[in-house]
Amino acid sequence: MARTFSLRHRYTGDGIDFADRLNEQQLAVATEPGGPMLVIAGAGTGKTRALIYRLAWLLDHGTAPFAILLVTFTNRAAREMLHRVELLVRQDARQVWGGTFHHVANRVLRKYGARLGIPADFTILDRQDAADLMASCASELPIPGRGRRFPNKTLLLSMASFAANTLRPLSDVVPARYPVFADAVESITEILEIYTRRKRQRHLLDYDDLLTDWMHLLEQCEDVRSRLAEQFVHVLVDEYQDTNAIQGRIVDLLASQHRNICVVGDDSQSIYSFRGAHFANIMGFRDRYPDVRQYRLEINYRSTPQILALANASIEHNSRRLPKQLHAVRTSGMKVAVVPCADHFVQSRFVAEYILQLLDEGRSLLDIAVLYRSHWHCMEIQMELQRRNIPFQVRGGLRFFEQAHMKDVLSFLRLCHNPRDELAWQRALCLFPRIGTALSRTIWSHVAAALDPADAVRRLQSCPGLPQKATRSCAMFSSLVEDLARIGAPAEMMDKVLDCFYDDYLVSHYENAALRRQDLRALAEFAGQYRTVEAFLSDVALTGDFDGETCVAGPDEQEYATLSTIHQAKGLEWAVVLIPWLADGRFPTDLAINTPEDLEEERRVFHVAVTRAKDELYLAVPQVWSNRGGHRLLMKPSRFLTELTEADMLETMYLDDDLPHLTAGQLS
DNA sequence: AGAGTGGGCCTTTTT
DNA sequence: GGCCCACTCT
Repeated sequence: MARTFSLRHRYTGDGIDFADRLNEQQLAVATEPGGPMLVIAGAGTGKTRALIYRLAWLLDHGTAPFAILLVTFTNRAAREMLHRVELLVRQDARQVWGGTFHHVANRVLRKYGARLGIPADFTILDRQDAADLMASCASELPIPGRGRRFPNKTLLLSMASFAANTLRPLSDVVPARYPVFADAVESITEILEIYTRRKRQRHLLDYDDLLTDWMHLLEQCEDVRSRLAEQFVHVLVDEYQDTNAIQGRIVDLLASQHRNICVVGDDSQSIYSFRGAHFANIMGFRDRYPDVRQYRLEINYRSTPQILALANASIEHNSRRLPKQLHAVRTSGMKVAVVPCADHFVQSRFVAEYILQLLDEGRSLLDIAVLYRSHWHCMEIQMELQRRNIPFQVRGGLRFFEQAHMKDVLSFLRLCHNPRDELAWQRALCLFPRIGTALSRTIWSHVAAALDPADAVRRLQSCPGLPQKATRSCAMFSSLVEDLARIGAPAEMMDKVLDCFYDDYLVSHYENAALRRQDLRALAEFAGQYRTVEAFLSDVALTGDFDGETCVAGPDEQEYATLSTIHQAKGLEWAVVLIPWLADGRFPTDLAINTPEDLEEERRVFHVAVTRAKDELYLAVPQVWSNRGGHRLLMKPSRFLTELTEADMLETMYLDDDLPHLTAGQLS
């Protein structure tokens, strides 16, 4: 049981009446002067509010903004929180260090990385780039034993990433997590060594390097550590349950001087173990900080009692968790509905038609979300919504900056900023006619030693062995790169690439050239905020998507329903939530039911999904699945539903004749 | 030889 | 829709 809460710090200064705007526990969190703090905050209990008021309180009580570090799960969360803080304290909060671990790492390493031999002009690899580089490293090794199973590039990257994030050696991670490849661990290690070397040579850092190098910097450079630990008088970490070993270590090092560390999280919402996250950090916090003050936020302001009853009852089935109950403030609501659907086509039609019905009842599309376990679960639903002209926005899946046309154009900026960036050179070169992978590799080998773009172009022009057919392309490429290097401002460079040839390339290579051009012009517009290519590229690599005030990728409509993976819906809420695919094998996915740990995480994902809903919750259960070959397979309802024994917790909603069965003939 | 294209296969979650 | 491989065309 948590300690009793006194109002020792009740603050009623002329600015903000903290006691009036927060409940007892939130107030205690906001006004604790310092020291280690652990805040266990269930879904919808106003933890963001507590954090915002804590920030406001700190600033109000004389803490300098640059002495505060606020680590959040997304950059957008940090931006929004600091914006709300500014409205409260009416002072500039922009100097607060806020953002994701990776974002702050980028900032720190640009400044101090040289101490570890990291060049200040490094380029950040996103997942695809890292995978491509990994593939090229793997191809340098002879193919190990014919017919033997060997991990592909994505899997290799996952292994490396998991090892890095959990601070465990590969020789330990592979047998434990990928037993199929246990006997290949030597080849795997060798490939990863090549990969690491290649990144160093090319001035490239992947996501894991940002964290690893940051930690090494703090561990190995005493002066840098004491400087940063001195600077950050207060360290606040949101979503602490989703931090991993390396992030936990970084936080501890940063807080080592002042020990004013406030971590906020909910073990029941820990859903990133595949990224090495483990709520061991939360569980072990008390051991690392014996003098910790612990707080518990359990009063839920978001959802109806019916929704919370379901959320509580479901998570009870997990054995490893901190005991906690969500208590409803709201007093009434509708029952949670289970909707059996003949198959997933009917399920899609139910979702679409029900959204129309909600609109008739006066709901706004902005109040409605469809949340699912895996991206591909929303394919049919998207088609169905499109057919009925229901505007929607999809979160997740292929992200804005990850689309091919984005990466094509960005590769030109990348090779100008960092001429050692092999991936960028190859991607850019291959866009020109008569230049493919083989020729681009030849060219790269002549350009690799260049120190700057102009030097690279000189080398390219004197490159021996260029086929006659490719000379025109090479000349075009050279003059474009020369021009770009001269321009230097990211937005104008993008325009130049588009004008010079990429607009034409789009038309001849894509059906939807106009749409893609629109995207690119929007990206150029966005680039206008940045003075340097470096700052622009870093943000692109670390953001993955436009969001918030820069939402240009979304639909033109003012109102739209939201389709999102549950992971991407974390921290958000909607009045009405529909969750499709509640069938065993889909949710929980059959990839995550082999160990009790996996299944418990899967149940936490369900918990997150359910607790996004404020008023109404619908769980669709397809009973038959028609696979590609037209075979119809029976599906069992999700165990997350059948395990709920309380009889009247759920209400079955039967679809009537407005949704006639589709016959197999109509499926194709 | 190497560039470009078409078909078959699979689909967890992400900074 | 993405990825990989094999095939064809130059």
